[in-house]
Amino acid sequence: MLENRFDPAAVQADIYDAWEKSGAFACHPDSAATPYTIMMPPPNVTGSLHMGHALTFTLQDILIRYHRMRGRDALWQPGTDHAGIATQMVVERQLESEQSDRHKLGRDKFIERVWKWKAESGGTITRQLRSLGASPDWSRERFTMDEGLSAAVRKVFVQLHREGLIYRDKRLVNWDPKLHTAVSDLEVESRETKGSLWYFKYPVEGSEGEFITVATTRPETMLGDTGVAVHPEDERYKHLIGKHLVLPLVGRRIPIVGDEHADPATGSGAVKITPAHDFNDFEVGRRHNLPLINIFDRNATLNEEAPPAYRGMDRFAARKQIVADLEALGLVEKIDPHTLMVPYGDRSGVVIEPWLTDQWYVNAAELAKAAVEAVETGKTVFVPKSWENTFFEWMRNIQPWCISRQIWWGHQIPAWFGPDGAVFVEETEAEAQASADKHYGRPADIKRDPDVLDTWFSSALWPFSTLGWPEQTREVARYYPTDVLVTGFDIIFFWVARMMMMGCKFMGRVPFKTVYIHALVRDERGQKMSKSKGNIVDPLDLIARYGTDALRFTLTALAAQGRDIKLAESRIEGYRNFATKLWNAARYAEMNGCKRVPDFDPASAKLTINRWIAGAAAKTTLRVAAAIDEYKFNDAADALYQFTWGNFCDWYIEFSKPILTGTDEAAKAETRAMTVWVIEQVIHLLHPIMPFMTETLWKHIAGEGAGMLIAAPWPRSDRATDEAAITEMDWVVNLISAIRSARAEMNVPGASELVAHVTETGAQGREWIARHNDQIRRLARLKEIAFGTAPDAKNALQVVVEGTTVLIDLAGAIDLGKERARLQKEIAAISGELAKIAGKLGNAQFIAKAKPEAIEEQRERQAEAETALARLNAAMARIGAAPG
RNA sequence: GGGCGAUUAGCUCAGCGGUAGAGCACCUCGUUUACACCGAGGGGGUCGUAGGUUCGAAACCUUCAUCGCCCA
Repeated sequence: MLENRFDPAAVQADIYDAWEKSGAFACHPDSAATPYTIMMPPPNVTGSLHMGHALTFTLQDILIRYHRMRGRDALWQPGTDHAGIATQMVVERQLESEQSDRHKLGRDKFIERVWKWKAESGGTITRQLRSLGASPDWSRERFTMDEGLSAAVRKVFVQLHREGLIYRDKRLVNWDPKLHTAVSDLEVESRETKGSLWYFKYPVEGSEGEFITVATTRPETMLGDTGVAVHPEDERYKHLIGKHLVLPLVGRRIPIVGDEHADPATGSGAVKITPAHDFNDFEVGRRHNLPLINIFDRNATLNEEAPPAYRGMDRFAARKQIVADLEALGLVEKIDPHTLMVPYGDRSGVVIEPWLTDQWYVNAAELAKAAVEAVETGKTVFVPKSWENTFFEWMRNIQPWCISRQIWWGHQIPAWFGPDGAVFVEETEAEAQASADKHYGRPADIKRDPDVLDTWFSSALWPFSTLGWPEQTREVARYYPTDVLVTGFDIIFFWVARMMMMGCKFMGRVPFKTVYIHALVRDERGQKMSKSKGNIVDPLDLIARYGTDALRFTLTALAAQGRDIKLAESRIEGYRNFATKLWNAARYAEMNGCKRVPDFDPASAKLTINRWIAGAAAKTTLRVAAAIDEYKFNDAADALYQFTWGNFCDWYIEFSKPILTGTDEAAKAETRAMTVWVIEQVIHLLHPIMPFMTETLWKHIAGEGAGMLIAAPWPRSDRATDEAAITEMDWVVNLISAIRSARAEMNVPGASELVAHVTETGAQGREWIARHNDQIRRLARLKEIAFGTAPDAKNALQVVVEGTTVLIDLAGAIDLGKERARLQKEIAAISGELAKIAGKLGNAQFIAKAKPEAIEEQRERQAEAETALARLNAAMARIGAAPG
């Protein structure tokens, strides 16, 4: 016997183990089935499960479980990425606590330590994924630093270099002055900061007393100014273009250039240009051949390019000093308060400095062409489609991709430098040596580039490197291109776009046919969850309190396309209750001896209620499948919720009670079989969303020998529905609801069983009432349903449903005023509706232009409403009131 | 400043050309043997504003307002 509640904590771990041991997660490269492949976006190996993960992996797991049940050879490829900087920092912190550091250890020993850390602690997130119920093929788990994936990285790097698509360049990068490495845009967090806008006066050379005022948010960079830009059409400054200024404190002669970057409307209209320390200025400087003067060292303290007084100063100390010195010279015109966005390193927490360095770059603009074309021609489709615009926008403005990082943990760049700086890019040191020897004509001393590659470089290869590429494996041939990539929009550019580029380049085909972009999970007030705000909701905590299934169902129900998810805990509780509801329906079935009939055919059912529920179940099957196929996860959850609770539990089970306690053995047997069959359908359809509870119920219902639900086939969706049964049962439901409603409004105690007299109805109503007499009596709390005879209307409740009038004898005078008011309310509602319909049908334009079906529908509604209104007026007349 | 999105019941959200919906919260009633993590009934919305298109607009177009997010 089932307990009266599902206890997730008691069963989840065991079920998960059973799934995994059974091999249900594994793909079958040799099978004849069509593959269905999803590449799991590899979470950061240092990471732990957050709500965003919970959402994305729930949706992916739904897709995988669904297609697995549909008979596809499902491969959900799991793994983690090596998260260069994050992982290195974790291990460096360990060393720090041992009063050591990586430099003391040396590179090789340090890398050993990282691997040791990974072996001990790198599995956190994959363990947590298990408690989320995720069902990827763990036997194929990959890590971006695996040997195979590293070989792919080397091959790609060497080939792109040979084709000139990877090159070295001196450009500005996001420099982290604490970690001493370039970082990607993704690792830079812009924070709104209250600062100042300083207005400095730069004297015009050879024109005593004439100045140009420039505005800046970063005074310290003025030491590196090599020009001032004004808009070429700006009347205030036009005449000065081509002249020079004398840079205060430095004495350098710098030109005034005309450039549209200078916006006449902001600040003073003149902009100081510091090409070595600002991304925009870098471009302006390039257009006007301005020199690049780098005034910072790698710690962002001032170097020997600065005047001696400032050398060795920290950038922020220098800012104060420079402002003070310029004030002393009378060159500060004014200081306005100003709010600006300041870039911070998300790992180090320090202000990122645009800094001029030699780095390796990928010619992303070139690689982007094929990726853009693939989306334009529909080889890859974004869902929702609106994200394609974002994709195009980013791809059109793509900048060279800086791929080198000045850290140790990662794929060391396969480039070796000769004594004179010549570079030899090869997959192995031996090949590089041979290449160098040939180049120099003698054995040469070569040194490997110490830098490593951006983690995203290796994740860009994920859709094929995980399948064994560059080896020509059967997996590459079978599972590439993958079916769908599921991810949040925040990494369309960083990851999705780069996989597209690399996939098109090296595989000749797009890596995925569909990209499903889902929402971000926010807190219930719509705020992005962040540690600093302290509004993080921990999915593991929710799982502990409500169970995995409840969390998964909630995220699914809220995953409407194109909208962020504001997660309110009350929703989780509500869906946990939903799970309990279904659980108890199964318990009811069990208590009533409903046993599974293995080859039961729902189409063979004779009873209307059974034909009705079978039809509703079939419709639900179609709706759920259609919703998942269209990535409308919330619709799938909705359809299941409505059917399970609103149809099956609220009505069907109640209807079944008189049958199961009755004496008609054939009806009993059919109803028992149908009850279990419907539960069976529901748990199949619900399994992708709520895997644990459905698996538990399945085991209970189907028994040990039946195999697990995870491996069961998806229910057939080609079953015909009996529309006549649906019409009939809708009518019965309406009748019962109307009686209940009238009783409640008139405060008739539920305990009193009354006699109902059907005074007006058609042959059909008579037949339906006869057929469902037990059900109607039970649910409307009636002792008897009589035909023909009528009690005094003044002692009765008069209930009208379409063409049927029922008088419920209260065996005593009722509050006629109240009854009149109740009827009057119904009359008012129905009259209002009639007036609206009459308005439409009386409109010649409507008759002339509306679709025939729309007109017909209005006519039907009018006829129904008129009948009901006549019945209600008659009821009013019977209790001595003028018709409404 | 540019782009994208949102604005529907007290709250969280569906609906996206033809009768305004759900969950939670609220009110009334309920010891009917699946379930109080429940059941029955009920109240509550001029669908942000102003125009337009249409026989018909919450839905399509435009304006404005407010709020997010992304990019400068």
